[in-house]
Amino acid sequence: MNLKEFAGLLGLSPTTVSRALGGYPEVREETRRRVTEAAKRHGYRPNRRAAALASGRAMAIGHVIPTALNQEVVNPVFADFISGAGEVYSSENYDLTLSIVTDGSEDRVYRQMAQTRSVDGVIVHGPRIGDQRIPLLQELGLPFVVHGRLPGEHAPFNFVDIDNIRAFHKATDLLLDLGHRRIALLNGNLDMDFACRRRDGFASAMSGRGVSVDPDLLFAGDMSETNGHGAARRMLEGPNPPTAFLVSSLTMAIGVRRATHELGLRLGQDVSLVTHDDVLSYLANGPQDAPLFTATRSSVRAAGRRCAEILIEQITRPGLAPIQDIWECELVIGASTGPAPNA
Amino acid sequence: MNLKEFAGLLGLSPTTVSRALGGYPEVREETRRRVTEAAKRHGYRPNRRAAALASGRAMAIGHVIPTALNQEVVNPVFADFISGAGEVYSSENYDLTLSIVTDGSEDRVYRQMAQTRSVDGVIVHGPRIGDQRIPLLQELGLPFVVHGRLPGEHAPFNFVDIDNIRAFHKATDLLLDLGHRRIALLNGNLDMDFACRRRDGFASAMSGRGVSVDPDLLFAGDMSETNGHGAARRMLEGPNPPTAFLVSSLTMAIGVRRATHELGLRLGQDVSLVTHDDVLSYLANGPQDAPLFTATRSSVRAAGRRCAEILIEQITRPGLAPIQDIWECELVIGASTGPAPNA
DNA sequence: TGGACTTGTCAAAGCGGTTTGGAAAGAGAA
DNA sequence: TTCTCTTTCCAAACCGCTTTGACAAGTCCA
Repeated sequence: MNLKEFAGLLGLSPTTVSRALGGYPEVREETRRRVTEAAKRHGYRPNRRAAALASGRAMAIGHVIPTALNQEVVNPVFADFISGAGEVYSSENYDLTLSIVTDGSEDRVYRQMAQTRSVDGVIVHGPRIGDQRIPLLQELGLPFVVHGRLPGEHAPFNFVDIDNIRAFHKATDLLLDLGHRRIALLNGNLDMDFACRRRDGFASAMSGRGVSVDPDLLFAGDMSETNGHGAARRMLEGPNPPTAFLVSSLTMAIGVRRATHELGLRLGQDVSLVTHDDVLSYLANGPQDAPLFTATRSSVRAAGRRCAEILIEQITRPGLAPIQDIWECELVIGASTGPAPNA
Repeated sequence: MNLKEFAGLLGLSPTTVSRALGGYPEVREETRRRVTEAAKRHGYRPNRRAAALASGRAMAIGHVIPTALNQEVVNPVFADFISGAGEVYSSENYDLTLSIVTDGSEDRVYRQMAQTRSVDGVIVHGPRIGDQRIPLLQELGLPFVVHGRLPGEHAPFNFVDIDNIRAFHKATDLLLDLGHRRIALLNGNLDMDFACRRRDGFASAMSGRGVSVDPDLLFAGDMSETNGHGAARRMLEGPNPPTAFLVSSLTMAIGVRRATHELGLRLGQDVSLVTHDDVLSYLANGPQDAPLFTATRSSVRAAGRRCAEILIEQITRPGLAPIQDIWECELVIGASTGPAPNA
């Protein structure tokens, strides 16, 4: 059923029907009621593509997920983020188009999106230091929201991020307060902005107490279980092992736990661990009331929701000043931290 | 730049340009070359929506992800699956539109997709026993491929699935061969087809050796770390603990591992464990050469790729017989299995 | 040389909406 | 009564592409 047929059914012109459905003021209230009701009864819905073509609004948001060519790690955080965003989209009647793109060819995708106006805006995932995508999107004039941000505080674009510096500063303080001095940092790749900030938060907390950072206790790389395990194992078996770990993801923390178990060490007693927890739906940090790991916590699903809201806001009201949300992480105390062994 | 302008630039009619770009045979090879080259140089790309509208093909595939209303667990498998499918889509020039839908309101989404023809086909994720989506899609005449399948072998629809029965039969046999008799099964929710099949494979292997299944050693539920831990812990502390676990996901297996460690048991010695491994990119089963867990293995990313291929095949060649792929799982021996303690 | 076939190109009619620029009808004012 | 506004609706022009049917030019064969 198309508009013309449906309008014929009602004895109205397509124009009037379109306006009634679109909420325009030029139709009588009674007419509108008649139209919307008939639409429901006959199951009429305007064709998305036709509407998009005619109006210029795509009613769609693009998510571009970069994936490394070599060993494609899809950021697991992504599933939760997108499900948060998806809630907003469906309630606002936007579609979500997803592109999986191998690193580097993102340009092409963005350009195409902008050119064919196939989306009204995009979400930028996993921003990297010196990320080319952001200037590109600005140049293209395509509204966007970044999940995360870039170094240098005040670039004028929308983003939602957590206060990584503060979170890791607080986490480090916690460990320092417990008497730990040899603290290892297992971080994400340092070409990611969040990893740099976490490192900075860690470093400033350490130097704030006059404790030096041992470069041997720093790891930066893919935040996989295997890497967490490998790094922890190496450090713990080294000549001067850490008494505590500060870890950037729960997955990695699980690897650390494996390493400590293999070496007969007990978490929270022999070795302490604080991790960041994205509150992924399928990888809970233990039961609600008794967190497994002490953790800095912020829901990535909530971030997804917020990003979506901001983007739609920016799309519907062009010219709005950039919205920059920086969220505080909660610090939850779990079973993985305790006083330093020889404190 | 639109088609008319671009065609004007070349001194050709829009028709010819469209045909040249579309690969139709009615244009001279030289003309086609001239057109494609100019398109590249000027960065001309046909507007997707306009093309879709005119041709009736949406050039888009829909993925509908159900998410439970209560505590929305987004299947973590999904990220990898979709990245596999995404590869195919981008190489075949299809878009991927994603809908996150709360359980139950899927009908509406599918109907809308069919009605507005906003996608050419859909992928069905996480089929449940008696899933209403499949008859609905058949009724709507929308091409679809199911990742997984339904009970009752030969329903005529496309699917890609692993041979769950065989995989878990083999895994059980392995444990039985090692002398285990008290084997626990930690499974997914039994309203999922794959969980039933795995249970059947397990049960038939057990009864094939005359070993009875203890209902106290059966768990079925969300395949989370927490559930794996809880179930294992409960069973291991019970009066008649299992000597081996057969587990439906790596995440859950990690929970089991935690439980065994807490109780001072060593995996592969005091307790054995075989898990299914979806080869998720961010949750590797240890290093390549030394798997952590003994596992039945099948890449969900590969499944995503294959589903996408099949769907596109069905879309471009309507009337094709249903394609039903059933994949054999590999059984990889890791460090988590060993002879039964008192064997 | 002329008719039948190809081949390469084009004009124009959609696809299913939105939106602009009226027009008819009714209300109020002069 | 006539004129000017509103209000409510409509006809028609797009949006940018695909595709059908027609046509000119070229090829082949009789």
